[in-house]
Amino acid sequence: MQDYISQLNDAQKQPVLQKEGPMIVIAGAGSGKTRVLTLRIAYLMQQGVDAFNILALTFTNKAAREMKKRIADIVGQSEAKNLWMGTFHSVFARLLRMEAGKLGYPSNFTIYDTQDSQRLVSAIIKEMGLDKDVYKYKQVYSRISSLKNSLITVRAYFADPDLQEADAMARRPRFGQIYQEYVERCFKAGAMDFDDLLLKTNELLNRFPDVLAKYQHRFQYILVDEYQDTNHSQYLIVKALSDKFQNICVVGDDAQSIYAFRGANINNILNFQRDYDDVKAYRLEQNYRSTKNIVEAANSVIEHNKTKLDKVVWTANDDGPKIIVHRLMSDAEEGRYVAGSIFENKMQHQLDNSEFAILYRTNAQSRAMEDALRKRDIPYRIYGGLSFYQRKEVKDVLAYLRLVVNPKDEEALKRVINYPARGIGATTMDRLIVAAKHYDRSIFEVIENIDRIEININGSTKTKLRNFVTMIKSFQALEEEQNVFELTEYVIKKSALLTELKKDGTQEGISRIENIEELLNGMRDFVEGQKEVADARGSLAEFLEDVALATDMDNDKGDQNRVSLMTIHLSKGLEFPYLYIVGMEEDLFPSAMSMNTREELEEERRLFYVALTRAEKQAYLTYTLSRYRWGKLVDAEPSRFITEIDDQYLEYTTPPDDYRYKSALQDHLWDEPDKSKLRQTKPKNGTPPSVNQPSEAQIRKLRKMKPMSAATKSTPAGFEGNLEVGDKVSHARFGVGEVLNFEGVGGERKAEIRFQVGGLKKLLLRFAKLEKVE
DNA sequence: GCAACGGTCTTTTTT
DNA sequence: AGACCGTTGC
Repeated sequence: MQDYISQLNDAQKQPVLQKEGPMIVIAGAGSGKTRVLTLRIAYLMQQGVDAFNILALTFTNKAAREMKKRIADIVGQSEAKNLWMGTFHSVFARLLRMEAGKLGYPSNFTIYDTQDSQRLVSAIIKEMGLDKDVYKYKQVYSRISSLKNSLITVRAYFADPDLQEADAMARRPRFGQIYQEYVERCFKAGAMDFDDLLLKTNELLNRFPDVLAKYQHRFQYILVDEYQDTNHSQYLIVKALSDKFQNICVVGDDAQSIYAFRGANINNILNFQRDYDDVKAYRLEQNYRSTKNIVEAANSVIEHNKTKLDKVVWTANDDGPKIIVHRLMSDAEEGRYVAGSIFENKMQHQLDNSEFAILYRTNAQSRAMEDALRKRDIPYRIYGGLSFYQRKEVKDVLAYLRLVVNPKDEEALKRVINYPARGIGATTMDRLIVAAKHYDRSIFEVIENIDRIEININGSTKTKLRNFVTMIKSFQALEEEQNVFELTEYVIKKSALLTELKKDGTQEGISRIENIEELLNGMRDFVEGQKEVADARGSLAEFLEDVALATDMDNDKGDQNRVSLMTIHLSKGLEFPYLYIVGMEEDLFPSAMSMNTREELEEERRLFYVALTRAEKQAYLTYTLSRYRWGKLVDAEPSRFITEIDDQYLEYTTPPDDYRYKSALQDHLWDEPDKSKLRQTKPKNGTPPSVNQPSEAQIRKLRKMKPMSAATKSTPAGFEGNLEVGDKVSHARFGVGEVLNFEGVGGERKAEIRFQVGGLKKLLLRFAKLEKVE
């Protein structure tokens, strides 16, 4: 333990060694904050604090898992296992399961994901006969969500005339009724949505002083990571739990607060010192991650924000190369440039794919990157977007399983009661919903009692309904004796889901079946993993909870040596030697939807700060002059954020204009043979395609433009002498080696060389600066 | 009850 | 451009 601590710098040591009392650690990007958290927990345990008394809240499950592993390395696996560690949502879901009864929920409550919630809102709007163009279900859901995150319950809503008036002004006077119906329906379905996991925890702690006392006593030491991204609901939970012992340690960086759009409140971190007495504040300002160029470039960007804590991030690392700024004609060309640059860097510096990342503002931008990487045969992995568990076919299987655990789960039931088709149509469903409302029961209970109630459903349909219930009950019986994997195999056969999918022989159909196989594989792993976990509740219910709260980051399977593609939001906390930030354009980044207020723009800027500080060695910024958005070619101009970086840290490498023009034409010719798109770019009078009028910012940039650097010229610069098999060569990094073989021609020609130190390498001759040795 | 068609919305980010 | 939803016609 002492060894670990002695490796820390002075600033890092203090928060690790302070055992008691409230403290805040303002940790700049790359300043070793995870290490501090890890060692602090390990140190507490070494000082005799029981792992059961420590609660650590992280931003992702992956972060929790990795931290737990590192702690286990220090204090041992058996002790580390007992830590309460995870995201707010997963920790409090677990706690709520133990206390669900007090709130009138079953302990096997379902967790509705965003899609379930939105579907329910949509159904309610329809049932109430409201105009769907006025009551847009996504907007209504998002309002419900933000009310819940501010702890405004239905009752509180109706007690506040201002809130109701706001909805009336927005031409949605019935919003309150929708909210009420939504909450009741969730409750009746035995379901909590994401926001409920926090809201109900607050309710539990407020309404039951004995429960609060129990958990205050249990969690004597509380640590919160990424505190700048907590919302009000989370803030109150932490405040309540830490109130007794006040051993609360929060860690974060106000400059990296990027989740205000979902209710995160940057004031939580800015005002922490007012919330507790005798707060010790620490600052981690030395960056160990990035080159001086990157650190200082990022500093020069964040300097433009008004709202921030006083903090100066610095590094003792080398200057490193400048940040490369490159302009392209189109999104397709941007993809090609990035893929080509990755390829060249890989060859020149002998790098793994996993050392590269491509970051973008919106998921839609991934496509152009994917296409280009695929053409270059560069393996990649996309994070985020539609996650595996959100795919339709996977959700369908999960819906059956959810019904097994909780038959009252309305959204799961609606999903599968007629899929595969069983002759239970919309009319029947409508009648069931009306009956459920009338008897104040769940739909499943109504079907169970279909013979005992008054309902306008004909005999043959009733039989179909009875069969469905019988089937689900037979699955439930099986769940007692079989594990998740076995049960699911049985379910997809018996429900005829598999048969249904097999009917579709198309490529998509086949890949759907593959996804279900993948799901089964995941279940097998889960079952295996369960055997090792101490407190495993072992069940299908637990699997479903894991899945409901899993993020795309949590799946790390298969070949790890891939280029990472993700949104900037998802990249928080990660680092990559070579980083490409693409789509640096006005209206895209900063997003057109986030430029209305100073606050929004500052959040976008923090987002850019987060993006830049992911880079360790080399960062690239690219922007285009036109790109496809909403299926149309749209002009673009460079992002203001490029200009906000101090010029001394940048290098412009954009090719000369003639290349630009030619390439633009080719781009749209080759991409779209039917020419329908070409017409949009080609004026009628036969003049060349219009190149946008450069903006002022652009002109300023253009003036500073340098000629292409040597590395990006198409003429190879490296060794091309007459090497032969058997020659001895020397390489700057790998030393002396022997040429074994050649492959490829021209600029792609590679030599296979066995180095005395580095082993076997394939080097591209035009980059590898080889020298022949005698 | 089902397939085919057409209109709308999307692309800001997610536990 | 593509996904998704709802309506229409059988």
